Amino acid sequence: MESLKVLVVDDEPNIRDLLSASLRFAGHQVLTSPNGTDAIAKIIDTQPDIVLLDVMLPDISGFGVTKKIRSMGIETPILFLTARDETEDKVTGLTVGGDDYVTKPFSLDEIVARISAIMRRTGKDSDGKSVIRVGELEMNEDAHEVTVKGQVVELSPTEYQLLRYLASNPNRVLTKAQILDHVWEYDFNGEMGIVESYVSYLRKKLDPISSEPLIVTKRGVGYMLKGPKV
Amino acid sequence: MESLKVLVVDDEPNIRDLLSASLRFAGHQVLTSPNGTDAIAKIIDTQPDIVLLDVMLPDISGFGVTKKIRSMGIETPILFLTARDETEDKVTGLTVGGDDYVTKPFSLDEIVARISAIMRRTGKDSDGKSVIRVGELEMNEDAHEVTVKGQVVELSPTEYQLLRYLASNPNRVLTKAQILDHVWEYDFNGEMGIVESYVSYLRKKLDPISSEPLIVTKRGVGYMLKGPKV
DNA sequence: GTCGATTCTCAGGAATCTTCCAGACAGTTG
DNA sequence: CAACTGTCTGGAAGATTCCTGAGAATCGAC
Repeated sequence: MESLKVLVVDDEPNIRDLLSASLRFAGHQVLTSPNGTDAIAKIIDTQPDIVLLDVMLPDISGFGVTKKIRSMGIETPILFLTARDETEDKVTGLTVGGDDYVTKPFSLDEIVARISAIMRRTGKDSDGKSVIRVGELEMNEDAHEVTVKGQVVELSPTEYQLLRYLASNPNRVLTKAQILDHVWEYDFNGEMGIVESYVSYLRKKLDPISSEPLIVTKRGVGYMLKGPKV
Repeated sequence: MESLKVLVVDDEPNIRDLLSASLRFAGHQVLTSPNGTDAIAKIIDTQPDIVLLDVMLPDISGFGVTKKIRSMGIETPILFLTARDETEDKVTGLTVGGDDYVTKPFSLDEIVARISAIMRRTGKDSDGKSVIRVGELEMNEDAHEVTVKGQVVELSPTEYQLLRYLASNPNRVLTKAQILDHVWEYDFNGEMGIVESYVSYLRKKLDPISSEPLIVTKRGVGYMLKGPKV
């Protein structure tokens, strides 16, 4: 994906920093805004490619911001950030067009994936690949479908995210800390043993089909998805 | 790797000196700071390429320092130094972006390797090579994979680190004391006999494959990895 | 509400790694 | 050659890391 101009709107500095660092690392240009009024001004001013918009803002709500800019004919896609208990009906009603939403707390990988999905849908992504392919493994991002040697594998949401992170970095060792930070929600404060559990789950589902073990353990370092030798 | 400006933040003078000496020897420019407040000032002031940041500081924690500078839009990558027991439940949110962490006590070679890895990932390294090649030996740093004549050799973490140190200094005799200082953790207080043991392990794994012995003993001096005649 | 899927924790056991040691071996010197 | 010094390597104890099954807690669909 080419570099995008992303506007992050959230009143909590921690969230802004988290998203900024993560998105900048993903190669995007990032602007931030702490409230609705400022956000509207920045959207008009800088014309970002996408807006990450917290629904709960101190002044104007995220929905208010949306209405305002839409009424001005600005069609910039929006990814809403909502608390888990905020009524989902309200959100779904407003996510028209290319918009989407994620609930807090989210995982960083999830955000990046959603942005890619929106860009793909709105057609603004040039090399928009919706399929990750690593050897016998294939992940269709649009359909959320995973196949090994053409055979469909059913995965739970967490299993899917873990596999996507591994598949996005084939032939590269990822430490359990890295995996935890990318795949799990940012406020997860459990042990790294959970990564071992999920790797175990994935292996149990993938290895019976694949010709050779896909996920290899690098003892003392981390895990790695083995791709074809280049 | 070109010369980097590195800021070392730790309240223990011993650690600061250890890291300073080691990084200076690796060709970097080093600045030090004993606490969080001073660190923030130095980061703003001198804009280092990377920060080695102890998590446990007398005034502001390493996380606090991170938040502060990130909220100012400073994206300098950070390598956190954490005690082994505060690591397990505190890693979440640590390795955002290009960041990484190592546990104390660490080995000096490990630090240097991690810095290279971060620079590679954040793309700020000009000649970013992730492969060390010496004659028939090849070490892929990303995959943590070692091959001799194209054949994969499985190594334990310590074996890998020892070989990397040797391979980073081909055709040059390294004393057992040097090896101990670079490869083993700084609080290791065992005998140098352990180096002999590990050299033996490496030879047992490498020599059956290589055309000629890779590691040669310079009696009374140390060991040397033999590379191709230039 | 009920039921099943999912997430997460925990703990035993297996596999691997680290460290130390001691005896074999090799090179050096007198 | 004999004695000495430094090096090699197998064995074994102990530590560490990883795997996996079992179960509790939670979530979501019906």
